Amino acid sequence: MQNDCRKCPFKTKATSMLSECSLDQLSTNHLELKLKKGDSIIKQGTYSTNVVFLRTGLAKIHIAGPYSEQIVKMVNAPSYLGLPTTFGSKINQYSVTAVSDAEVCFIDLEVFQTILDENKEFNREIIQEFCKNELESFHRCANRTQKLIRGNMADALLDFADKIFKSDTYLLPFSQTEFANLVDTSRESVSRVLAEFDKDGIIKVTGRQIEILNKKSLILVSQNG
Amino acid sequence: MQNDCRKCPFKTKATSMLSECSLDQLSTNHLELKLKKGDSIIKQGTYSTNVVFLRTGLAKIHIAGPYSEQIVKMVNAPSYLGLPTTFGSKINQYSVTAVSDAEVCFIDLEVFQTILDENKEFNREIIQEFCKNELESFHRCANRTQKLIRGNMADALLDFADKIFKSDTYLLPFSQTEFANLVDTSRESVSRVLAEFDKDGIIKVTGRQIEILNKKSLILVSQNG
DNA sequence: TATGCAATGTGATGCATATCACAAAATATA
DNA sequence: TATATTTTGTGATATGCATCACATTGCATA
Repeated sequence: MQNDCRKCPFKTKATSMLSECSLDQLSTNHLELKLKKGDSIIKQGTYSTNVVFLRTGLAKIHIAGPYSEQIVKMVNAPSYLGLPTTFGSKINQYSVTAVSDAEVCFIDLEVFQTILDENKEFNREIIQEFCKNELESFHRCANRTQKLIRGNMADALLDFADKIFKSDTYLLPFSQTEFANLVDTSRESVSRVLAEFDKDGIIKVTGRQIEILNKKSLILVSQNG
Repeated sequence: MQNDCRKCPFKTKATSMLSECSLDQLSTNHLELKLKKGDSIIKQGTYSTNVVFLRTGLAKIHIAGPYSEQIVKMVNAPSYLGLPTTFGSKINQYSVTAVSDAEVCFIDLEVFQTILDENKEFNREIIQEFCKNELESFHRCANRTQKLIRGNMADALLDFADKIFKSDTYLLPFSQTEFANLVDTSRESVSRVLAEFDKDGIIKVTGRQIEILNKKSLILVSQNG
Protein backbone atom coordinates (compact mmCIF):
# COMPACT_ATOMS: atom_id res chain seq x y z
CA MET A 1 0.00 0.00 0.00
CA GLN A 2 1.30 3.41 -0.90
CA ASN A 3 0.26 6.76 0.42
CA ASP A 4 0.88 10.31 -0.54
CA CYS A 5 3.59 11.35 1.90
CA ARG A 6 2.78 14.98 1.34
CA LYS A 7 -0.52 14.42 3.04
CA CYS A 8 0.77 12.19 5.79
CA PRO A 9 -0.14 13.82 9.10
CA PHE A 10 2.59 11.96 10.98
CA LYS A 11 5.77 13.77 10.12
CA THR A 12 8.87 14.15 12.25
CA LYS A 13 10.45 17.56 12.45
CA ALA A 14 13.00 16.38 9.93
CA THR A 15 10.44 15.05 7.49
CA SER A 16 8.49 18.28 7.51
CA MET A 17 11.55 19.93 6.01
CA LEU A 18 11.57 17.86 2.87
CA SER A 19 10.98 19.37 -0.54
CA GLU A 20 7.78 18.45 -2.35
CA CYS A 21 9.91 16.66 -4.84
CA SER A 22 11.54 14.48 -2.19
CA LEU A 23 8.21 13.78 -0.60
CA ASP A 24 6.93 12.53 -3.93
CA GLN A 25 9.98 10.36 -4.26
CA LEU A 26 9.23 8.99 -0.83
CA SER A 27 5.60 8.38 -1.75
CA THR A 28 6.47 6.17 -4.66
CA ASN A 29 9.21 4.33 -2.83
CA HIS A 30 7.84 3.13 0.39
CA LEU A 31 5.79 0.29 1.68
CA GLU A 32 3.27 0.98 4.37
CA LEU A 33 2.29 -1.69 6.84
CA LYS A 34 -0.05 -2.07 9.76
CA LEU A 35 1.47 -4.06 12.58
CA LYS A 36 0.12 -5.71 15.65
CA LYS A 37 1.53 -5.67 19.13
CA GLY A 38 4.48 -8.04 19.26
CA ASP A 39 5.24 -7.94 15.53
CA SER A 40 8.87 -7.72 14.60
CA ILE A 41 9.95 -4.60 12.71
CA ILE A 42 13.68 -5.16 12.50
CA LYS A 43 15.33 -8.44 13.39
CA GLN A 44 18.88 -8.64 14.66
CA GLY A 45 21.06 -10.81 12.47
CA THR A 46 19.11 -10.39 9.24
CA TYR A 47 20.08 -8.25 6.27
CA SER A 48 19.01 -4.67 6.39
CA THR A 49 18.06 -2.74 3.29
CA ASN A 50 15.37 -0.53 4.64
CA VAL A 51 14.99 2.40 6.89
CA VAL A 52 11.78 2.22 8.85
CA PHE A 53 9.54 5.11 9.67
CA LEU A 54 7.38 4.48 12.70
CA ARG A 55 4.21 6.34 11.79
CA THR A 56 2.11 5.47 14.81
CA GLY A 57 2.58 3.25 17.82
CA LEU A 58 5.24 2.30 20.31
CA ALA A 59 8.31 0.15 19.70
CA LYS A 60 11.20 -1.25 21.68
CA ILE A 61 14.77 -1.44 20.47
CA HIS A 62 16.43 -4.51 21.90
CA ILE A 63 19.69 -6.27 21.53
CA ALA A 64 21.00 -9.71 22.36
CA GLY A 65 23.54 -9.21 25.12
CA PRO A 66 26.07 -11.85 26.08
CA TYR A 67 23.63 -13.54 28.42
CA SER A 68 20.20 -12.08 27.96
CA GLU A 69 18.12 -9.82 25.79
CA GLN A 70 18.37 -6.19 26.74
CA ILE A 71 15.89 -3.48 25.87
CA VAL A 72 17.99 -0.54 24.81
CA LYS A 73 15.22 2.00 24.60
CA MET A 74 11.59 2.62 23.91
CA VAL A 75 10.64 4.70 20.90
CA ASN A 76 7.31 6.22 20.10
CA ALA A 77 5.99 7.59 16.84
CA PRO A 78 6.75 9.52 14.80
CA SER A 79 10.32 8.42 14.50
CA TYR A 80 12.83 6.81 12.20
CA LEU A 81 14.00 3.39 13.24
CA GLY A 82 17.04 1.43 12.28
CA LEU A 83 19.17 4.22 10.93
CA PRO A 84 22.27 3.13 12.84
CA THR A 85 21.86 -0.50 11.98
CA THR A 86 20.98 0.12 8.34
CA PHE A 87 23.65 2.70 7.65
CA GLY A 88 26.29 1.31 9.90
CA SER A 89 26.20 -2.37 9.07
CA LYS A 90 24.84 -4.66 6.40
CA ILE A 91 23.45 -6.95 9.03
CA ASN A 92 21.05 -5.67 11.63
CA GLN A 93 22.81 -5.21 14.91
CA TYR A 94 19.67 -4.94 16.94
CA SER A 95 15.99 -5.75 16.84
CA VAL A 96 12.98 -3.52 16.90
CA THR A 97 9.60 -4.86 17.90
CA ALA A 98 6.19 -3.26 18.09
CA VAL A 99 4.97 -3.00 21.65
CA SER A 100 1.57 -1.68 20.65
CA ASP A 101 -0.30 -1.84 17.39
CA ALA A 102 1.64 0.32 14.98
CA GLU A 103 1.92 1.59 11.45
CA VAL A 104 5.28 1.66 9.75
CA CYS A 105 6.70 2.64 6.38
CA PHE A 106 9.62 0.76 4.93
CA ILE A 107 11.84 3.07 2.92
CA ASP A 108 14.53 1.82 0.63
CA LEU A 109 17.99 2.71 1.89
CA GLU A 110 19.11 4.17 -1.44
CA VAL A 111 16.09 6.40 -1.61
CA PHE A 112 16.63 7.56 1.91
CA GLN A 113 20.26 8.31 1.14
CA THR A 114 19.30 10.35 -1.92
CA ILE A 115 16.82 12.33 0.07
CA LEU A 116 19.45 12.88 2.71
CA ASP A 117 21.83 14.15 0.04
CA GLU A 118 19.36 16.52 -1.48
CA ASN A 119 17.80 18.15 1.55
CA LYS A 120 20.18 20.07 3.74
CA GLU A 121 17.68 20.84 6.43
CA PHE A 122 16.50 17.28 6.60
CA ASN A 123 20.07 16.11 6.77
CA ARG A 124 20.83 18.50 9.61
CA GLU A 125 17.84 17.33 11.57
CA ILE A 126 18.79 13.72 11.14
CA ILE A 127 22.31 14.46 12.33
CA GLN A 128 20.85 16.27 15.32
CA GLU A 129 18.88 13.14 16.06
CA PHE A 130 22.01 11.03 15.95
CA CYS A 131 23.75 13.39 18.32
CA LYS A 132 20.93 13.42 20.80
CA ASN A 133 20.67 9.67 20.69
CA GLU A 134 24.33 9.21 21.33
CA LEU A 135 24.27 11.57 24.29
CA GLU A 136 21.22 9.80 25.64
CA SER A 137 23.01 6.52 25.19
CA PHE A 138 25.95 7.71 27.27
CA HIS A 139 23.77 8.92 30.06
CA ARG A 140 21.56 5.89 30.06
CA CYS A 141 24.51 3.58 30.23
CA ALA A 142 26.14 5.51 33.07
CA ASN A 143 22.88 5.49 35.00
CA ARG A 144 22.16 1.85 34.47
CA THR A 145 25.53 0.72 35.60
CA GLN A 146 25.82 3.02 38.59
CA LYS A 147 22.34 3.22 40.03
CA LEU A 148 20.71 0.60 42.14
CA ILE A 149 17.57 -1.11 41.00
CA ARG A 150 15.15 1.22 42.74
CA GLY A 151 16.77 4.17 41.03
CA ASN A 152 16.63 2.58 37.61
CA MET A 153 13.06 1.51 38.03
CA ALA A 154 12.08 4.99 39.11
CA ASP A 155 13.83 6.34 36.02
CA ALA A 156 11.95 3.98 33.78
CA LEU A 157 8.60 4.78 35.36
CA LEU A 158 9.27 8.50 34.99
CA ASP A 159 10.37 8.05 31.40
CA PHE A 160 7.14 6.30 30.53
CA ALA A 161 5.13 9.06 32.13
CA ASP A 162 7.05 11.98 30.68
CA LYS A 163 8.37 10.83 27.35
CA ILE A 164 6.23 7.98 26.18
CA PHE A 165 2.70 8.35 27.48
CA LYS A 166 2.74 11.99 28.59
CA SER A 167 0.57 11.11 31.52
CA ASP A 168 1.14 10.02 35.10
CA THR A 169 -1.32 7.20 34.64
CA TYR A 170 -0.57 4.57 32.08
CA LEU A 171 -0.59 0.92 31.23
CA LEU A 172 2.82 -0.73 31.24
CA PRO A 173 3.26 -1.90 27.66
CA PHE A 174 4.82 -5.21 28.62
CA SER A 175 5.38 -7.88 31.24
CA GLN A 176 7.62 -7.62 34.27
CA THR A 177 10.10 -9.87 32.55
CA GLU A 178 10.48 -7.31 29.79
CA PHE A 179 10.57 -4.51 32.30
CA ALA A 180 13.48 -6.35 33.88
CA ASN A 181 15.26 -6.42 30.53
CA LEU A 182 14.81 -2.69 30.25
CA VAL A 183 16.18 -1.99 33.70
CA ASP A 184 18.81 -4.71 33.85
CA THR A 185 17.43 -6.72 36.68
CA SER A 186 15.60 -9.90 37.35
CA ARG A 187 11.88 -10.30 36.97
CA GLU A 188 11.58 -10.96 40.70
CA SER A 189 13.22 -7.68 41.60
CA VAL A 190 10.83 -5.79 39.37
CA SER A 191 7.94 -7.39 41.18
CA ARG A 192 9.38 -6.60 44.59
CA VAL A 193 10.32 -3.00 43.87
CA LEU A 194 6.98 -2.27 42.26
CA ALA A 195 5.33 -3.61 45.42
CA GLU A 196 7.63 -1.47 47.57
CA PHE A 197 6.83 1.69 45.64
CA ASP A 198 3.15 0.87 45.99
CA LYS A 199 3.45 0.24 49.71
CA ASP A 200 5.33 3.52 50.14
CA GLY A 201 2.50 5.32 48.38
CA ILE A 202 4.72 6.55 45.57
CA ILE A 203 2.78 4.79 42.87
CA LYS A 204 -0.37 2.74 42.66
CA VAL A 205 -0.06 -0.56 40.87
CA THR A 206 -3.15 -2.33 39.57
CA GLY A 207 -2.02 -5.14 37.33
CA ARG A 208 -0.10 -3.36 34.63
CA GLN A 209 -1.78 -0.08 35.35
CA ILE A 210 0.61 2.42 36.89
CA GLU A 211 -0.49 5.60 38.58
CA ILE A 212 2.17 7.94 39.86
CA LEU A 213 0.89 9.31 43.14
CA ASN A 214 3.93 11.17 44.40
CA LYS A 215 6.14 12.31 41.59
CA LYS A 216 8.55 14.20 43.83
CA SER A 217 9.31 11.06 45.80
CA LEU A 218 9.75 9.11 42.61
CA ILE A 219 12.24 11.67 41.36
CA LEU A 220 14.06 11.49 44.66
CA VAL A 221 14.29 7.72 44.41
CA SER A 222 15.54 8.09 40.87
CA GLN A 223 18.30 10.33 42.15
CA ASN A 224 19.26 8.67 45.38
CA GLY A 225 18.17 5.08 45.06
CA MET B 1 48.72 28.46 14.85
CA GLN B 2 47.24 27.60 11.49
CA ASN B 3 48.24 24.94 9.05
CA ASP B 4 47.40 24.10 5.50
CA CYS B 5 44.83 21.34 5.91
CA ARG B 6 45.43 20.20 2.35
CA LYS B 7 48.89 19.09 3.38
CA CYS B 8 47.88 17.61 6.71
CA PRO B 9 48.93 13.96 6.73
CA PHE B 10 46.46 13.04 9.44
CA LYS B 11 43.14 12.82 7.68
CA THR B 12 40.19 10.62 8.56
CA LYS B 13 38.48 8.79 5.74
CA ALA B 14 35.80 11.47 5.81
CA THR B 15 38.24 14.35 5.68
CA SER B 16 40.03 12.92 2.68
CA MET B 17 36.81 13.38 0.77
CA LEU B 18 36.66 17.10 1.16
CA SER B 19 36.92 19.47 -1.79
CA GLU B 20 40.02 21.64 -2.05
CA CYS B 21 37.78 24.57 -1.43
CA SER B 22 36.46 23.15 1.81
CA LEU B 23 39.93 22.22 2.93
CA ASP B 24 41.01 25.81 2.41
CA GLN B 25 38.05 26.96 4.40
CA LEU B 26 39.10 24.60 7.14
CA SER B 27 42.68 25.86 6.98
CA THR B 28 41.71 29.42 7.66
CA ASN B 29 39.20 28.54 10.34
CA HIS B 30 40.89 26.30 12.78
CA LEU B 31 43.15 26.55 15.71
CA GLU B 32 45.82 23.94 16.16
CA LEU B 33 47.10 23.03 19.59
CA LYS B 34 49.66 20.72 21.08
CA LEU B 35 48.44 19.09 24.26
CA LYS B 36 50.09 17.19 27.02
CA LYS B 37 48.93 14.04 28.70
CA GLY B 38 46.11 14.90 31.07
CA ASP B 39 45.09 18.13 29.33
CA SER B 40 41.39 18.70 28.96
CA ILE B 41 40.03 18.87 25.42
CA ILE B 42 36.32 19.16 26.10
CA LYS B 43 34.89 19.82 29.52
CA GLN B 44 31.45 18.66 30.55
CA GLY B 45 29.22 21.52 31.60
CA THR B 46 30.91 24.26 29.60
CA TYR B 47 29.63 25.83 26.41
CA SER B 48 30.59 24.15 23.22
CA THR B 49 31.19 26.03 20.01
CA ASN B 50 33.88 23.90 18.49
CA VAL B 51 34.26 20.56 16.92
CA VAL B 52 37.61 19.05 17.75
CA PHE B 53 39.77 17.08 15.41
CA LEU B 54 42.17 14.76 17.20
CA ARG B 55 45.17 14.84 14.91
CA THR B 56 47.51 12.66 16.92
CA GLY B 57 47.36 10.99 20.30
CA LEU B 58 44.94 9.12 22.48
CA ALA B 59 41.95 10.53 24.34
CA LYS B 60 39.27 9.33 26.70
CA ILE B 61 35.63 10.33 26.57
CA HIS B 62 34.23 10.43 30.06
CA ILE B 63 31.02 11.45 31.68
CA ALA B 64 29.93 12.26 35.19
CA GLY B 65 27.56 9.50 36.19
CA PRO B 66 25.20 9.81 39.15
CA TYR B 67 27.88 8.61 41.56
CA SER B 68 31.19 8.47 39.83
CA GLU B 69 33.04 9.40 36.69
CA GLN B 70 32.71 6.86 33.93
CA ILE B 71 34.97 6.47 30.95
CA VAL B 72 32.68 5.96 28.01
CA LYS B 73 35.31 5.07 25.47
CA MET B 74 38.86 5.53 24.33
CA VAL B 75 39.49 7.26 21.03
CA ASN B 76 42.69 7.42 19.08
CA ALA B 77 43.70 9.70 16.27
CA PRO B 78 42.72 10.58 13.67
CA SER B 79 39.18 11.23 14.76
CA TYR B 80 36.59 13.91 15.32
CA LEU B 81 35.64 14.55 18.91
CA GLY B 82 32.65 16.16 20.42
CA LEU B 83 30.29 15.97 17.49
CA PRO B 84 27.39 14.66 19.55
CA THR B 85 27.89 17.14 22.33
CA THR B 86 28.49 20.08 20.02
CA PHE B 87 25.66 19.38 17.61
CA GLY B 88 23.24 17.94 20.08
CA SER B 89 23.45 20.38 22.94
CA LYS B 90 24.76 23.85 23.64
CA ILE B 91 26.43 22.65 26.79
CA ASN B 92 28.96 19.87 26.66
CA GLN B 93 27.39 16.67 27.89
CA TYR B 94 30.67 14.88 28.38
CA SER B 95 34.36 15.51 28.80
CA VAL B 96 37.26 14.53 26.61
CA THR B 97 40.76 14.42 28.02
CA ALA B 98 44.10 13.63 26.43
CA VAL B 99 45.55 10.43 27.77
CA SER B 100 48.81 10.82 25.88
CA ASP B 101 50.45 13.87 24.38
CA ALA B 102 48.25 14.92 21.51
CA GLU B 103 47.65 17.44 18.77
CA VAL B 104 44.18 18.77 18.18
CA CYS B 105 42.48 21.25 15.86
CA PHE B 106 39.55 23.29 17.08
CA ILE B 107 37.08 23.89 14.27
CA ASP B 108 34.29 26.39 14.53
CA LEU B 109 30.90 24.71 14.58
CA GLU B 110 29.47 26.95 11.83
CA VAL B 111 32.37 26.18 9.56
CA PHE B 112 32.02 22.50 10.21
CA GLN B 113 28.31 22.68 9.45
CA THR B 114 28.95 24.49 6.17
CA ILE B 115 31.49 21.91 5.15
CA LEU B 116 29.03 19.20 6.07
CA ASP B 117 26.40 20.87 3.90
CA GLU B 118 28.65 21.22 0.92
CA ASN B 119 30.35 17.84 0.77
CA LYS B 120 28.05 14.92 0.24
CA GLU B 121 30.71 12.28 0.61
CA PHE B 122 32.07 13.84 3.76
CA ASN B 123 28.57 14.07 5.12
CA ARG B 124 27.91 10.43 4.37
CA GLU B 125 31.09 9.36 6.09
CA ILE B 126 30.26 11.36 9.17
CA ILE B 127 26.82 9.82 9.31
CA GLN B 128 28.40 6.40 8.98
CA GLU B 129 30.56 7.28 11.95
CA PHE B 130 27.53 8.22 14.00
CA CYS B 131 25.87 4.96 13.12
CA LYS B 132 28.86 2.86 14.03
CA ASN B 133 29.28 4.72 17.28
CA GLU B 134 25.69 4.21 18.25
CA LEU B 135 25.87 0.50 17.51
CA GLU B 136 29.08 0.25 19.49
CA SER B 137 27.41 2.10 22.31
CA PHE B 138 24.58 -0.41 22.42
CA HIS B 139 26.89 -3.35 22.50
CA ARG B 140 29.23 -1.84 25.02
CA CYS B 141 26.39 -1.04 27.35
CA ALA B 142 24.90 -4.52 27.08
CA ASN B 143 28.27 -6.07 27.77
CA ARG B 144 29.12 -3.86 30.68
CA THR B 145 25.88 -4.46 32.45
CA GLN B 146 25.70 -8.19 31.83
CA LYS B 147 29.25 -9.42 32.07
CA LEU B 148 31.14 -10.00 35.28
CA ILE B 149 34.25 -8.05 36.03
CA ARG B 150 36.70 -10.57 34.61
CA GLY B 151 34.84 -10.50 31.33
CA ASN B 152 34.80 -6.75 31.12
CA MET B 153 38.45 -6.47 32.02
CA ALA B 154 39.34 -9.02 29.38
CA ASP B 155 37.33 -6.98 26.88
CA ALA B 156 39.15 -3.83 27.78
CA LEU B 157 42.56 -5.46 27.57
CA LEU B 158 41.71 -6.90 24.17
CA ASP B 159 40.37 -3.58 22.96
CA PHE B 160 43.60 -1.86 23.87
CA ALA B 161 45.60 -4.48 22.03
CA ASP B 162 43.46 -4.65 18.92
CA LYS B 163 41.97 -1.23 18.47
CA ILE B 164 44.13 1.23 20.29
CA PHE B 165 47.74 0.06 20.31
CA LYS B 166 47.61 -2.62 17.61
CA SER B 167 50.02 -4.73 19.63
CA ASP B 168 49.74 -7.40 22.30
CA THR B 169 52.29 -5.56 24.40
CA TYR B 170 51.48 -2.10 25.57
CA LEU B 171 51.60 0.35 28.41
CA LEU B 172 48.27 0.99 30.09
CA PRO B 173 47.61 4.68 29.48
CA PHE B 174 46.27 5.31 32.97
CA SER B 175 46.01 4.23 36.58
CA GLN B 176 44.01 1.35 37.93
CA THR B 177 41.50 3.83 39.30
CA GLU B 178 40.83 5.03 35.79
CA PHE B 179 40.79 1.49 34.49
CA ALA B 180 38.09 0.85 37.06
CA ASN B 181 36.08 3.76 35.67
CA LEU B 182 36.35 2.29 32.21
CA VAL B 183 35.17 -1.15 33.30
CA ASP B 184 32.69 -0.10 35.96
CA THR B 185 34.34 -1.60 38.96
CA SER B 186 36.36 -0.62 41.95
CA ARG B 187 40.07 0.03 41.87
CA GLU B 188 40.65 -2.93 44.16
CA SER B 189 38.91 -5.31 41.81
CA VAL B 190 41.07 -4.13 38.93
CA SER B 191 44.15 -4.88 40.98
CA ARG B 192 42.90 -8.30 41.99
CA VAL B 193 41.76 -9.39 38.54
CA LEU B 194 44.95 -8.18 36.91
CA ALA B 195 46.86 -10.26 39.43
CA GLU B 196 44.63 -13.26 38.71
CA PHE B 197 45.17 -13.02 34.97
CA ASP B 198 48.88 -12.79 35.60
CA LYS B 199 48.88 -15.77 37.90
CA ASP B 200 46.89 -17.79 35.36
CA GLY B 201 49.51 -16.96 32.75
CA ILE B 202 47.04 -15.16 30.51
CA ILE B 203 48.87 -11.85 30.66
CA LYS B 204 52.09 -10.58 32.14
CA VAL B 205 51.80 -7.47 34.25
CA THR B 206 54.86 -5.36 35.00
CA GLY B 207 53.71 -2.13 36.50
CA ARG B 208 51.52 -0.65 33.79
CA GLN B 209 53.12 -2.76 31.13
CA ILE B 210 50.73 -5.40 29.80
CA GLU B 211 51.80 -8.33 27.71
CA ILE B 212 49.13 -10.66 26.43
CA LEU B 213 50.58 -14.16 26.66
CA ASN B 214 47.56 -16.26 25.83
CA LYS B 215 45.11 -14.41 23.68
CA LYS B 216 42.79 -17.37 23.22
CA SER B 217 42.30 -17.65 26.96
CA LEU B 218 41.72 -13.94 27.24
CA ILE B 219 39.04 -14.14 24.57
CA LEU B 220 37.46 -17.05 26.40
CA VAL B 221 37.39 -15.07 29.61
CA SER B 222 35.88 -12.17 27.72
CA GLN B 223 33.11 -14.46 26.53
CA ASN B 224 32.45 -16.56 29.58
CA GLY B 225 33.68 -14.53 32.52
C1' DT C 1 69.27 11.33 49.78
C1' DA C 2 65.38 12.17 52.50
C1' DT C 3 60.30 13.14 52.67
C1' DG C 4 55.64 13.15 51.07
C1' DC C 5 51.98 11.83 48.14
C1' DA C 6 49.95 8.90 44.79
C1' DA C 7 49.31 4.36 43.15
C1' DT C 8 48.95 -0.39 44.23
C1' DG C 9 48.27 -4.99 46.90
C1' DT C 10 45.44 -7.68 49.94
C1' DG C 11 42.59 -9.39 53.65
C1' DA C 12 37.95 -9.07 56.20
C1' DT C 13 33.22 -7.72 56.12
C1' DG C 14 28.63 -6.45 54.44
C1' DC C 15 25.19 -5.78 51.11
C1' DA C 16 22.48 -5.71 46.94
C1' DT C 17 20.58 -8.62 44.15
C1' DA C 18 20.52 -12.91 41.28
C1' DT C 19 18.87 -17.37 41.57
C1' DC C 20 16.05 -21.09 43.07
C1' DA C 21 11.74 -22.94 44.36
C1' DC C 22 7.45 -22.69 44.77
C1' DA C 23 2.42 -20.78 45.23
C1' DA C 24 -1.11 -17.93 43.47
C1' DA C 25 -3.31 -15.19 39.88
C1' DA C 26 -4.43 -14.03 35.59
C1' DT C 27 -4.96 -15.02 30.79
C1' DA C 28 -5.46 -17.77 26.92
C1' DT C 29 -7.26 -21.97 24.81
C1' DA C 30 -9.99 -25.97 24.32
C1' DT D 1 -16.88 -23.91 31.92
C1' DA D 2 -12.64 -26.53 32.36
C1' DT D 3 -7.69 -26.80 31.38
C1' DA D 4 -3.34 -25.25 30.05
C1' DT D 5 -0.08 -21.57 29.97
C1' DT D 6 1.76 -17.39 31.06
C1' DT D 7 2.46 -13.96 34.44
C1' DT D 8 3.19 -12.50 39.04
C1' DG D 9 4.26 -12.73 44.28
C1' DT D 10 7.40 -14.05 47.88
C1' DG D 11 10.50 -16.45 50.89
C1' DA D 12 15.27 -18.69 51.47
C1' DT D 13 19.87 -19.04 49.90
C1' DA D 14 24.13 -18.01 47.46
C1' DT D 15 27.48 -14.93 45.48
C1' DG D 16 29.98 -11.31 43.25
C1' DC D 17 31.71 -7.36 44.38
C1' DA D 18 32.00 -2.80 46.79
C1' DT D 19 33.74 -0.94 50.72
C1' DC D 20 36.79 -0.42 54.51
C1' DA D 21 41.23 -0.65 56.48
C1' DC D 22 45.70 -0.79 56.20
C1' DA D 23 50.44 -2.25 54.33
C1' DT D 24 53.53 -1.53 50.59
C1' DT D 25 55.56 0.23 46.75
C1' DG D 26 56.72 3.65 43.39
C1' DC D 27 57.48 8.29 42.06
C1' DA D 28 58.07 13.29 42.59
C1' DT D 29 59.85 17.18 44.81
C1' DA D 30 62.55 19.53 48.15
